[in-house]
Amino acid sequence: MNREQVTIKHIAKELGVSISTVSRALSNNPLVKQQTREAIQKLAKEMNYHPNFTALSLRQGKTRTIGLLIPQVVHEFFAQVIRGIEDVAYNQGYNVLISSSNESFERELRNAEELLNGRIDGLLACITKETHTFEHFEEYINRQVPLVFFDCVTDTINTDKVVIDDLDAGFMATEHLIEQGCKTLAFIGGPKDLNTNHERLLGFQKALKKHNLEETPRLIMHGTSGKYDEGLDLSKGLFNQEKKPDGVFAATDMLGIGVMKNAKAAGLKIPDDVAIIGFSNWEIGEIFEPSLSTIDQKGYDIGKIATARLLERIDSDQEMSMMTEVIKTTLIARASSQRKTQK
Amino acid sequence: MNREQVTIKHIAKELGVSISTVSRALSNNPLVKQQTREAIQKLAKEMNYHPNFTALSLRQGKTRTIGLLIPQVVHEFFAQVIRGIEDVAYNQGYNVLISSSNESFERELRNAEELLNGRIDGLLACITKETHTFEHFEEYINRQVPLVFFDCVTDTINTDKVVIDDLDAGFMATEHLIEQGCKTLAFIGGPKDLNTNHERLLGFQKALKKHNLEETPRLIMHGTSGKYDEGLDLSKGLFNQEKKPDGVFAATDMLGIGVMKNAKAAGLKIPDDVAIIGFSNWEIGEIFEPSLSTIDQKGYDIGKIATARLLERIDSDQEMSMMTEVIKTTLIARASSQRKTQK
DNA sequence: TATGCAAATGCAATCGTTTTCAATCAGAAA
DNA sequence: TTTCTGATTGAAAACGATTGCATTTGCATA
Repeated sequence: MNREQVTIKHIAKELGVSISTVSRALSNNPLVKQQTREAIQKLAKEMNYHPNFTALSLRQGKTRTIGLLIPQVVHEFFAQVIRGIEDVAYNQGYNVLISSSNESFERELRNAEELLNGRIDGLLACITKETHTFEHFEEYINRQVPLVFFDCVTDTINTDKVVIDDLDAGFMATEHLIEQGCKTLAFIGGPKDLNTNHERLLGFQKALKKHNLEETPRLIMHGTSGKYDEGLDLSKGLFNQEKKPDGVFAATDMLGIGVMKNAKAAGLKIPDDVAIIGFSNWEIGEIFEPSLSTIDQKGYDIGKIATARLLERIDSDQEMSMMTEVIKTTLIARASSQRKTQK
Repeated sequence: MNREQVTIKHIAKELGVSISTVSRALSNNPLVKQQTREAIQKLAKEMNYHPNFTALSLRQGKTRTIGLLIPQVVHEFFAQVIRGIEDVAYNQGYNVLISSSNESFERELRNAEELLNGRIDGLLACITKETHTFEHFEEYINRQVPLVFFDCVTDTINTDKVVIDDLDAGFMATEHLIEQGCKTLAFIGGPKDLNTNHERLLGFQKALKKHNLEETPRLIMHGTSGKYDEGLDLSKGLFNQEKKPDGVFAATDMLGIGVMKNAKAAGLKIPDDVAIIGFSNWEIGEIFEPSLSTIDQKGYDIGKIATARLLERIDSDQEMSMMTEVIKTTLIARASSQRKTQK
């Protein structure tokens, strides 16, 4: 099909001037006689002229586009992150190119390679849980293409990072359960080797240690997806055994809701028989009955801060030192963990 | 910062050949002597050469990028759509540029304008509920930039569309309630002038008419967001009045859950005292207690089909006639509407 | 009328590719 | 040795914009 763009050439021809003059007139350069300038601008508007983005990018070596590499889009956390990114990018006139890896390392690899061809000015990335090698990101460093990691990061690559303190958050969640009087605590987690998940476990353990509570290996469980079904699965039978937990820290809200379902099915009262806290602050947790206590994972803030950092780096013409921004999470105590008799 | 790309010029200089030869060698053109070809390819690999995307786009007049204009990202439906889009686009080597309008018409306008500068080969768009003028899309038609609307569409613009049959779906949902024995039906909807919402209402009314049930204006309500809070709000007091409904069709799952909360709070049994059905098939509906009956809105399919259509149009060099694809929705009957005593 | 100066405009290079067309080269045939 | 042929290679235009520099123009002054 004949997709024809209006170019400055067309305008120039139409008015019998050179393309340089048109270019200058359109950028409001005072070197051009006002009369010509106005005529050109008028015609440009009439012809609905839009400067060709590709030509501009090539000429100026800037695309005003940032890439976003994420494992998933259908995920409340990432959706929040995207919103944060969009808000900052939009205000600074940047566009966002999304590449979702669908939790596949191979796809992440291909996407990362693909984006290294000068089509983006910088990259925001969150690695998949399958990712264990990082050469594809090293190339960004080598080429000095600004790169900011967020959420799931790696120490292997020396670049800017924006994360939450998962250990501290895990600690906070667990200590909250302990303060509510829980003595026998369970941890239901996501993928064992996912660093965020691991940190949450470390926080859990740290809290137990601090309060001199025993750590029961049997009560520490890991899944692979962190989803609802898995929560059901992992906690199946958990409440029918002899020494059942009276407090559960689930590393995601969806896991937590799965656990709550089983607890309710086992005839336990939440939070009195068992207190439960999740992680993420998804909308569902507030609506579910009982409402689920949780840790706010600050997706929107992460997106905003990571993007601001990336754009700063893109616009900077000096060497900038790398920094890791740790965002403070907050505890949201709801019905699933607050024992009214306490305190 | 000195972001230096490796170009064919560098390779040419290094090997003392012309850039034409390098270009040909890299595209495996047999015109180039095998020996030279191999040397060039080897060096290119060593230097980690990636062809400059921008230059390629300019030269070939194709960006292998499609634009996506949506009201929101943080929305299970749109997230599903994006996943469908990504899957198809990825397989055909296309990238996706996301522009979210955040439900603001002004932002939609600016984004649509912005994307008209040749940076995308085609556009997928879903209009906001604020959108009532469409000149910004007409420009796409004029320029022959392929455009596919999905979900929220307008008849004003003659282009490809991918939608579900909201009227039929609304009819199906309502008839299901009637089959379960409901006699007094309520409709809780989203924005009154949003066409999808309006169609769902028409379907509701059609079902009432078919089954000779009375339509109670008082029981037809509209909100603005379609969210949970609004569901709570709109249905507040609904179950305390004299003639309370024994069946509610909510135009979104979140509205439906709000309604369920109020029904439960009023001491009603779901589904026996009041049967409830939502719309969208969001994950929460399956988990909530009781689980929410709903209509599957087929976000993933919509994304896939719309993208396939767009790419077909982009790749076609002939005039193609416009078509509207209507995707069949399905009823998902769960606990909130199935009266076991029935049938 | 010639000169000078400032204002206005145009030329051409550039960004990194691809591709058409022309040029070069080697070896075979004359 | 010349000429021809096919195989290689290179030069240059093109994509659509910006911009440094050179050129043209108009007008006032000498």
